[in-house]
Amino acid sequence: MTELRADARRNLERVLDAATEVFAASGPDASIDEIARRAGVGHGTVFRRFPTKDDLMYAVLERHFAQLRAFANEALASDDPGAAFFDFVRRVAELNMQTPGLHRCVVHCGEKPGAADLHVLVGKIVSRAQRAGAVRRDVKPDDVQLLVRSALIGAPAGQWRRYLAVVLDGLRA
Amino acid sequence: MTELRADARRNLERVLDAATEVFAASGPDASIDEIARRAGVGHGTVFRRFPTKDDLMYAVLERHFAQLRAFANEALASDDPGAAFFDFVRRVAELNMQTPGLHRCVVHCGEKPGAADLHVLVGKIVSRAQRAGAVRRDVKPDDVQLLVRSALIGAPAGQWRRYLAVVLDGLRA
DNA sequence: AAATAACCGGACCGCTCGGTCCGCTTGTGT
DNA sequence: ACACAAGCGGACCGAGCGGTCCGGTTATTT
Repeated sequence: MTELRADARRNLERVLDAATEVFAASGPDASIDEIARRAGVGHGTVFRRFPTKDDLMYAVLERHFAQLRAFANEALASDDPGAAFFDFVRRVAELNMQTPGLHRCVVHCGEKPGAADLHVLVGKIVSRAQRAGAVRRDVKPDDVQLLVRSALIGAPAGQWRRYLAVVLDGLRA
Repeated sequence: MTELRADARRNLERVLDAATEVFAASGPDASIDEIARRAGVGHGTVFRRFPTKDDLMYAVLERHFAQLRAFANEALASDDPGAAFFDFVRRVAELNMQTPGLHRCVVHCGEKPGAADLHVLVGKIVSRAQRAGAVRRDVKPDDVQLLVRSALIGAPAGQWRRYLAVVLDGLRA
């Protein structure tokens, strides 16, 4: 049994979708009213399901992390650790550049949600690539994430691929 | 003649100093009230000299840019373009890491103040280093600024030097 | 010392935001 | 069809913000 009435469930999904769009576009400063409007509900409805703005943001990020976990697992399935690493980073970058605001959301709430296992996966990808001699040894998985993220945040409109290339070159062994 | 009463001039400087501290600590979201409190004046006094929060921020950034210009001129005086470039970047990084919030202030107001001439200076430093074969040719001066800035913003507490090293390696020819 | 203009600070305004609450609506089980 | 709970949305609240304004204060000039 669903514990949730049919219309409620529908509204909840609309809210989550709207929140994803709005947070992705405007970052953590997006207002609940904007999200509610976009979802076609009153903002009271939003607060009933997510007592706090941060709760809503966590829910959105949880979806995002799920996507990233999928990428990570595919990378681990490859048998060329070096190429897998660089491809993984590029795919993550691509995804993130379609949702620039989520970066700042992740920063806003200090990785609170289930980022731990994602962290583990990235750790494996990085150390595999390091053992294969494709990546310099003095960086940790967090470093990779932060460096890449930073380059993407800082890059102007169409230039992020070039910036990423510079950082990736810096990461090579 | 000073155009400004003695006490007014004193207060103006206190405000500018306080604003520099507060913006450097909290970025563009710092409140005028906080600055006024720290300067020991009413916030009306702040608004009289700087009709807008942005005006105050420009004034603070103008000082900051002056400092950067000084660094740039020293770099241009050196006769080892490559070393001058990397030293310049490191000094800028050092200064910026002491005032993390100013980064975001620069982003907030799109380089409005007299950043143009600073831009020219950095351009010279970069192209000199490129001609000397120390820096890859496919980056422009803006790229250097943004890449470095990004790495610094993204770096966790004590790690920014390592991050900078990665980016600088990525910039080498 | 008196006159004047510059200057000060804080009360005040309007706005936006996150969050609460309650009277009305609507889906659901019988 | 009916009754009841689950759900809804918007009025409402308080806090914090940038910015305005004015009655009182203080530096300056003669």
